[in-house]
Amino acid sequence: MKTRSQTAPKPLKTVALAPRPRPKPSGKGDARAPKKPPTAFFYFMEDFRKTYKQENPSVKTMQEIGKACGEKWNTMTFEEKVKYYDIATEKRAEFEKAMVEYNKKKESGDMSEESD
DNA sequence: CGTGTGATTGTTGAT
DNA sequence: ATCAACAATCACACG
Repeated sequence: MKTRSQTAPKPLKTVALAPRPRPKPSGKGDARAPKKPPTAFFYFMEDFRKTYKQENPSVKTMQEIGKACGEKWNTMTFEEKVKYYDIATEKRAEFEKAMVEYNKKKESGDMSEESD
């Protein structure tokens, strides 16, 4: 039963192909657009973050924790990660559903209608 | 007082 | 099929 097989871990290039113009979070954006659910990595981070703080109360910035998370994540085995993948999978399903309603709402005529 | 920045990987939408 | 940007977290610095 190889469920979905783990597929060989291929290094995504995703190199710096383009600049990252980040819009300001404070500004309003498409509130109607469903936000992307946190990935398994983030769920792992929730647990890792607490543990890391306990063993490293001196570290506060997520920058260092993030690095530690990534490093640990790479050392984790699929079985250990699958646990978090499972959680993320459920969220993805919900997100996908939200996307359907989002598209539906868009057709509703909410896209051209600029209330306000 | 308010917000952007810093790093991590995964996921998804668009072309 | 491949690219590109965004998802959360927390403390700090600047105007």
